[in-house]
Amino acid sequence: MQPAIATPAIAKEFRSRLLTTSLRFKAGQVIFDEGQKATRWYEVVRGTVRTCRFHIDGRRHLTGFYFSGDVFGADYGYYSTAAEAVTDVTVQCYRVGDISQPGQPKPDLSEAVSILFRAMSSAQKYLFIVGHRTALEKLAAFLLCIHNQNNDDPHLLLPMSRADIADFLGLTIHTVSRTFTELAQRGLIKIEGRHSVVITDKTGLCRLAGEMDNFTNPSADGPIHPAAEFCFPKHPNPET
Amino acid sequence: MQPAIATPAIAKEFRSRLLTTSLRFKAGQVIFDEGQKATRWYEVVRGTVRTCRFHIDGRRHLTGFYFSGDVFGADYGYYSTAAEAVTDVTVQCYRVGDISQPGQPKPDLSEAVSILFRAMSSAQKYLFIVGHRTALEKLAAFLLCIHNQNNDDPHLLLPMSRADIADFLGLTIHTVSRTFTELAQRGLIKIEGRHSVVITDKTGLCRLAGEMDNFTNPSADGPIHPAAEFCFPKHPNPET
DNA sequence: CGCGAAGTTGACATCCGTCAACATGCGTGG
DNA sequence: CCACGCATGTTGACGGATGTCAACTTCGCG
Repeated sequence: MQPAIATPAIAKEFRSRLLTTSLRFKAGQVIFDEGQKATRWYEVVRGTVRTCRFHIDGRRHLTGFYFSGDVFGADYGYYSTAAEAVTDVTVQCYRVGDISQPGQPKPDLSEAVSILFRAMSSAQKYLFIVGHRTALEKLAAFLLCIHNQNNDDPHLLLPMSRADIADFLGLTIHTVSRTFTELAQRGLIKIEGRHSVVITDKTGLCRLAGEMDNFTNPSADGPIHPAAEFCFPKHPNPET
Repeated sequence: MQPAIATPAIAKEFRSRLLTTSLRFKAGQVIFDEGQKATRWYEVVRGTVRTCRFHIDGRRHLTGFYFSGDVFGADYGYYSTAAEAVTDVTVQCYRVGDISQPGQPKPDLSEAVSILFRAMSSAQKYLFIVGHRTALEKLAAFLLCIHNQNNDDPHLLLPMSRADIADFLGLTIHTVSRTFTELAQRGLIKIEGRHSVVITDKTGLCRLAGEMDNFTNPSADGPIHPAAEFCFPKHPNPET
């Protein structure tokens, strides 16, 4: 798992330069719908938000959870997912028009770029979680992700339902439930109610999730271009 | 599946305002490593790139494929994945410093924002694919994604290996292989070699993938805030 | 022609989805 | 405060899908 994404200083500094609106939604309310024109993006101030799509057969598929400080709705053109409030939430709403309309006076876009970088990191993180093979691995990675977002507090609050977790991890609520109890039986977590879990063996969870524990590669600190630079193709490859 | 992400006009227009370097890598070469400082981001000019992470047990996990026009490496802080050339590739390399160093003269960041939006859309798309439950659904969604990126040409070039596809979808090469033949037996695709597939029944593939065929929601064209706006919490919820 | 890498296919075991039953928690109303 | 009902969550049995292991085939390259 990559380190928790702290709000970059630059974003705080320039926050006032983008026009924002503060909004509140009650638990379960829709913030925007799939297919709507993506005219705004959002930052969670308080509470939890989920993004989801629906298959034609009615099955739901969640593509992300967003907590305080996270960004969602940064889509190009049309929203590819809907966004719903998991709990009562307060969000800050940024207008896309502020950056894409050539005529308008432009605010400092450093903040926008910074926000989008954070959103990218979040999406990458989720891709890694969902890509795991077994239910144990997926749930372990999921819990570690929440853990990191909560400043490594072993007491986790899981505001979402089992169904939400299942639809996010590509499992059923039954498997999610069974896997929770198995993690508890293995002594990795302690379940303290529907929305509360304590991590009792973080190393064990990391091993299950297959993650290097807080590993970064400080030696390779970004040389100009690690490998060869201008190398000409020797044998043809199938490519576009 | 969301519509293919066309390169926005604004990006083309302002392309020259960001400093870029054009680089080439041979098939298999590493472009950047997981854990390196994320000092650059990249756009594929020609060829195919994959991003990947490794579990502690050595298993590989791909988080994305990037084709001509796609953006990768837009990470905050450190690269959360490595990037490797699937085929011989030409990439354009953007320096992060160009937008985050306050002292420097700032280029027009509209392009950067536009690029990041596209990268976000791509990540969302991949999340949707990997989140499917069965191997058939995953592979169907994957093929449709490639299909859309190729301007809906039914002839698909799959430059990556079966192992790449497996590590991306969270399956094994055996299951991927079996699923390919099953899709062919069902008459949905025609396999024309290791790196070439023809889609013979797009509707059937869409049904498998659970996607609304090119569905957008033009009626709901983004009202200010679909649901209630300022609503105060009635009952306490577990949240951060 | 021969070798190794990549891909395919089959047999079998395991994991997870399905179905069903039950337990728990929560809100409402008595 | 308790009774009730519904939504949510848990657990078990079973079958099907997928990982594992193994054998074979195909392809590309020397």
